[in-house]
Amino acid sequence: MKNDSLSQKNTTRPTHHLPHLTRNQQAVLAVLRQQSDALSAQELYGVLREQQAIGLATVYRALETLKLQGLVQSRSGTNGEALHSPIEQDRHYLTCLHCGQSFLLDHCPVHDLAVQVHLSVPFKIYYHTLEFFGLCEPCTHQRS
Amino acid sequence: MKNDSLSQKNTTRPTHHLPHLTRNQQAVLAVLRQQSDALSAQELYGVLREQQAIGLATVYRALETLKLQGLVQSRSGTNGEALHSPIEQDRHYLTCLHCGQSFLLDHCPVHDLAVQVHLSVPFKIYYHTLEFFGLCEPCTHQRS
DNA sequence: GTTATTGCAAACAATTTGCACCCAC
DNA sequence: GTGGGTGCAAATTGTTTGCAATAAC
Repeated sequence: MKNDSLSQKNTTRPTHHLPHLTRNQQAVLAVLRQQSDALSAQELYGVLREQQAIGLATVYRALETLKLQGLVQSRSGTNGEALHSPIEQDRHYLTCLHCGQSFLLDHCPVHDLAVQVHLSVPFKIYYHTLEFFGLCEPCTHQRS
Repeated sequence: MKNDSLSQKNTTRPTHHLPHLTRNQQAVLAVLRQQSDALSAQELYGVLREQQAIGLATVYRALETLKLQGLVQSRSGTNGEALHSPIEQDRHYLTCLHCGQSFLLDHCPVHDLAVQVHLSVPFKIYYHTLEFFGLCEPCTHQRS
């Protein structure tokens, strides 16, 4: 989804980004923050509609907005769907290629290294994703 | 880019079973290896069918097998489709949240760090994914 | 009043699956 | 001959989009 709106100009100047989240967007963010684990959009939708009336499309659109604001990050689960979590959780996982189970890393290696990212281009980093793949203990043995 | 074959990679190759790849699986892997960039399954399919007769489903199935073997890794592109690349390419990207463009990192930070991943569980790591998200230079200015 | 957001449902697109055929061993 | 791999097409499913109603400012 490329953005070719170069000709479009905003009359209002957003010199400092104030998120300005709508109620629904805030609700989405709130649910993500109170969850201990990453949620798929559909799961999120399920939780939200217990609290209020909301449409699935709105959830997706809210997630898109939140990602653009750098407030939410996503990783893709083994089954193809995207899993979303608030970025302040610098969480990373080890995922087993065999059984698909994920194990939470108790420490983020990248966080340490003061982000010495050598860039060929200027870039403002909001957050990062990091995931390790391999085999968990049980699966190393009973390999099909 | 330089070849640092002296330093040991933190990524472990699968030591169990021989790959035993079928012709098609090998073809898929070969194409991925000769590509400079990650490919979606559909792109892969397009390239492959120029060389030989193959079905789309086979491409997907081959990718699944190769991932299970620890030979191929996938990241999800901004538009939702999965992008696949051979794991020996320790490539990582910066992706702009605004325009969706990806920039190749010229160096893997995780690769350096002797990867003392403190695990709460025993786990055999094959490879990792790492991706940074934020705003590219142009998009930092024309922020919506 | 003007503009952005929402909800619904239809539309999309990537991926998966059922099943018959075929190849490798 | 048996079992797995393959291809095709249909079926699934996560996600996006068009548009009218609605809420925000």
